[in-house]
Amino acid sequence: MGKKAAVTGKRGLLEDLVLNERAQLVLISIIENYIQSSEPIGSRTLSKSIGVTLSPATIRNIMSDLTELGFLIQTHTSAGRVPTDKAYRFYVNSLSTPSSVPEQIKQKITLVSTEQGMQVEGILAEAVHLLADLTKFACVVSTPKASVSRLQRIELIKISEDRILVILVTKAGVVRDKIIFVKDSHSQDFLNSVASFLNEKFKNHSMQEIREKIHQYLVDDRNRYHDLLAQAVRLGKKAFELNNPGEMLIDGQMNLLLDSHFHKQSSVRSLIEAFNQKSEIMKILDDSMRQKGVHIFIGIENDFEQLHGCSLIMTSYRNNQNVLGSIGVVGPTSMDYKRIISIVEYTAKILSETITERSYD
Amino acid sequence: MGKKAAVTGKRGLLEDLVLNERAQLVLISIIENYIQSSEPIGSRTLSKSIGVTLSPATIRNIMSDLTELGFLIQTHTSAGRVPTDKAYRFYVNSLSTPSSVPEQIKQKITLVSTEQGMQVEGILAEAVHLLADLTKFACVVSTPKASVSRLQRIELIKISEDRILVILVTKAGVVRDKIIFVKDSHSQDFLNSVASFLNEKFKNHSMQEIREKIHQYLVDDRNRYHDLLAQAVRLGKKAFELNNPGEMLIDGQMNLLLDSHFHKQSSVRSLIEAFNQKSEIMKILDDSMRQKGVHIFIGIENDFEQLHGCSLIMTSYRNNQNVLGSIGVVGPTSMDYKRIISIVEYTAKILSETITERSYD
DNA sequence: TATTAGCACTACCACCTAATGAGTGCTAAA
DNA sequence: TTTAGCACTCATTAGGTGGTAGTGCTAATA
Repeated sequence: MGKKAAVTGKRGLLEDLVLNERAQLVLISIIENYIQSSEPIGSRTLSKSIGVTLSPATIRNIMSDLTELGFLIQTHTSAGRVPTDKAYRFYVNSLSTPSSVPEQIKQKITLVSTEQGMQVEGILAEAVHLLADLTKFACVVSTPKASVSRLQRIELIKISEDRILVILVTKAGVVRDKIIFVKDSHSQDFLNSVASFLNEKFKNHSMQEIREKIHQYLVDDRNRYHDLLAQAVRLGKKAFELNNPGEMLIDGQMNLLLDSHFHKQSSVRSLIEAFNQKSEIMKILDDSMRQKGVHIFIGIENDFEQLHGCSLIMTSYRNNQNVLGSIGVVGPTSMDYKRIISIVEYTAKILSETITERSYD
Repeated sequence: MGKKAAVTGKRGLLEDLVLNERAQLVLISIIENYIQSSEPIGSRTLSKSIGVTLSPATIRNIMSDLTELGFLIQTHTSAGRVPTDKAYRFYVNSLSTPSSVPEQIKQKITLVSTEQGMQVEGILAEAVHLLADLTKFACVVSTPKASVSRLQRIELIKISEDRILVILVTKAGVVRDKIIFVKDSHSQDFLNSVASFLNEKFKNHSMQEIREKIHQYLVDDRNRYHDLLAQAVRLGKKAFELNNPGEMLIDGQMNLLLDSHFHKQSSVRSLIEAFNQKSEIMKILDDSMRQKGVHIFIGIENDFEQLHGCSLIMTSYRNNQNVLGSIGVVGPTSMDYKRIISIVEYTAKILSETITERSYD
């Protein structure tokens, strides 16, 4: 053991137990100080601000060990210490009880649901704007995935000889419209029959399922159906074809650029690139849809290189039945995790409630 | 005359004629140099780069007069001159023949229209993204105004006992959907009758007109109609009620923050505020819909204080029949007006063509 | 009379230097 | 095991320097 005696606990096997209580206290104290001040923390400063009485020298010893273990770094020899990604990960893991959202902020968040006529997209836009305003970071939200949405109603409307307007209403209350082009003209009556066939057959099924079933129809019984049915299936195929790749709303990107942590030219540039390349961020949002609870990516923990200087706090939102999409913030690794996590969580909760009210289940 | 003899022409009455030919040449030369280099222009530098042979001393005299007339300023005593808003206004006015867009850029812009299934909103998003990419500034586009859009088709779909989905298809090919809440339940058959009544009555009319007519019905003949008609008018009123305040897409905001002209903390902050407060930008877009051609606001010429450090280049886009909305860029006052104006103009032209193709006239 | 050369002056900039101070690591004493 | 003391490091700041790009003014010139 030797050197690390100062910080190593007896049962030093699990990652988080490598540090004894005092070392943990010091580390957490450094992190919280740094989150507040954004300036390297020195032993003297810390010995004053920390609760327990510990001389600067002792703290220096502990700090030295923490540095060796990779929790802290020094920007240069005579500077104070700055937490590493590893430190933030430790810190976040140690936050067992989620802190509650201040009443004042809760009130602001509740506002989302006021206007009655607002559509799901509008609600999402409001939520993400609110989040950006409260956190002062960049915030993203993904619109409900077409593939998991379940069908409430489909409608086919002839709008010209070769164009049919398809309206899909999902259980979540999302309305999607698209125009499909056809070679032969169909009467509106015919389209109505097709629509009611599709409605009857596929109501409550997810788009994914529907696509698969239609595919089956086409493969299994290529020539068996009479005309109407064959046409219905053919139109259905076009109507349910996935063509919107899933969208995403971003707000408050510019907040990041005011943040001192991103003032270096290089990191600004990579941030801009990151937000121009939405697909990568979309992936991260998708991933955090699949699991419950809040997802936290610290520094290089996310797979998107341009965002390695950031931390992401993501969580999903849902209605009664399904997880629909996810929402979260992108900020500096030194963000106030306690506060941000609770705000994201609460916002997602209110968002879910608001959307559930508008759902058809 | 005295002092200004060096620059004043004989017929010095009209604003632009205050400057004699040589002074104009010097001024324009300074402006174009500054647009390129973003650095204050000195007399020596200019005497080299300018076409005519003029000694630095002579140029100094002219510059001195131009400064006195408010076309130039000095950041400090021993620095070169920088053009003022007034100078840019003069410069822009002097650009009589719009410069043509390089073939290479034309090709990029033509790409907008490729994908067939794309909706109007998607086309707008692509156009504004493209514009941001080409200009490296922030770009905005307003979505087609509901009030000027003319009706192609309305559809009413019952989706639950108290909710009706309204689909409006406009001549411009824009599909708007909204949900209205009703007290009494209606059958789908009934809704179909109402819809076909509304279609027959109001096809080809602008939303604005339709709202007015419905209002008339309600006022004039409050009790004269039989049940269906009365209901139709009541539902129609709700359906055509203006509730989306007109949207706007922004792209490339972050480009501005890379621009050296906005590197001062203060101006970054005011830019961020500007883009958070979309309504003000919307006003400017609306204004430039009402007039033909390209609109240029230099520096404080726009009414929105947070954008007084910027210049705006705006123009409208349209389909066969109507002006639909406007598109433009927001950049530093020292932007390359020639280039940007032509790009905005050309993009709007292509955008108009693309949207016209999808219209129903 | 309009232009230009010459000159003194100004202010930024890049560079250096020295002083300051916050921080460290190490060692020896408590 | 903790702490006091000390030598050391290095970023930051302030002051000073020379160089440079610009100016305005004046007097000479075409």
